[in-house]
Amino acid sequence: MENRSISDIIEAYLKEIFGDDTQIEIRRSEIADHFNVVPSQINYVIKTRFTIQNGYLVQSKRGGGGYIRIERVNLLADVDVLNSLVQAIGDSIRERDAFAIIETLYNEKVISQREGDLMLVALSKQTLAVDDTNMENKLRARILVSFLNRLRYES
Amino acid sequence: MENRSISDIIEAYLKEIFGDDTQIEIRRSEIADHFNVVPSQINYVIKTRFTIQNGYLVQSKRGGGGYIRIERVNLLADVDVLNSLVQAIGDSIRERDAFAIIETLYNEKVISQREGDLMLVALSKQTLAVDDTNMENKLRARILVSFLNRLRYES
DNA sequence: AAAATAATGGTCAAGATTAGTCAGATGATG
DNA sequence: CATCATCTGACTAATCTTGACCATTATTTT
Repeated sequence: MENRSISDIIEAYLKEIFGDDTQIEIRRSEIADHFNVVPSQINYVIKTRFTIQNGYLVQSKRGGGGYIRIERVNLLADVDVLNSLVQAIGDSIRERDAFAIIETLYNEKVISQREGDLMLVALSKQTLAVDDTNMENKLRARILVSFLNRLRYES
Repeated sequence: MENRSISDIIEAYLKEIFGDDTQIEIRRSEIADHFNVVPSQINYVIKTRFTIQNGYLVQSKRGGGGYIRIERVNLLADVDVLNSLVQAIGDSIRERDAFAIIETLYNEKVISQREGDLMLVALSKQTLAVDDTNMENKLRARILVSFLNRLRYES
């Protein structure tokens, strides 16, 4: 309890707002005013304490009527498989290897066939083909990793 | 999902007018008067919230007896609608417009929430962001069209 | 008819209102 | 005293609101 920074206090305050709800909506400037800090500090708190690793999703809108919405999500249990897959993918992957991973996910019943089909078309050479194969493989890796990360939780 | 801006409120109002009908007809100045805003704000609401990406077609007529007609359509059910959607996508699309399409597909029960979530991450700025925004938008268009075609030939 | 007038909706750009980013300053800790 | 976390503020980006000016269609007048 000692040495609580203002960020810690803001974090606790936001978590208190949740109550039994699964999501809250705040106005950045209001929170900043409330604690007498600059608005960007709220971004800092969110970025360091309301991450997906911590089980939170964040959405926001700028302009008139803007807001920041923080949602608490349920993390799935079997993250070990996903971790090793992400590891294996690295930052570049060929079509055939990506397809193999999708098939594995399907066999492991992590995804349905339809989900797998949709993922396949996004990862296919036909969809991603750019002039540069290296670029294509990197892109494929990013999309695939995004898929896997999305499978980590349910909202 | 509170209605924070007057545009949000007008959007909700218009959607309420629909009821079970598939189309509504409004008089721009009437709506503007009703909410005490300038008439062009109605255009703004329509342009940002009743697009083909959102599953709406809009027609209007100027002059005496003029009107604005908003029609709710199913994106995949009708070949013409799908064509205008693909045309609207073209070879480049921004994240927000792509997201609107996915949400519409979900609302129409063409895809499940999980399928939609997976498609969203593949189309997200975070996943596709390269140094070049132009390239990013083109890539997004290709992936999205691949998704649509996949869904189309399935049904 | 043709022309003028009235009654609509459309476009666009400027200004207002939010939130986001990033680099540097400051503080805390081993 | 080195390093990492925190804090700040200038600059950027997205979204909404408004109003001046434009375009189209219907109606009335000549």
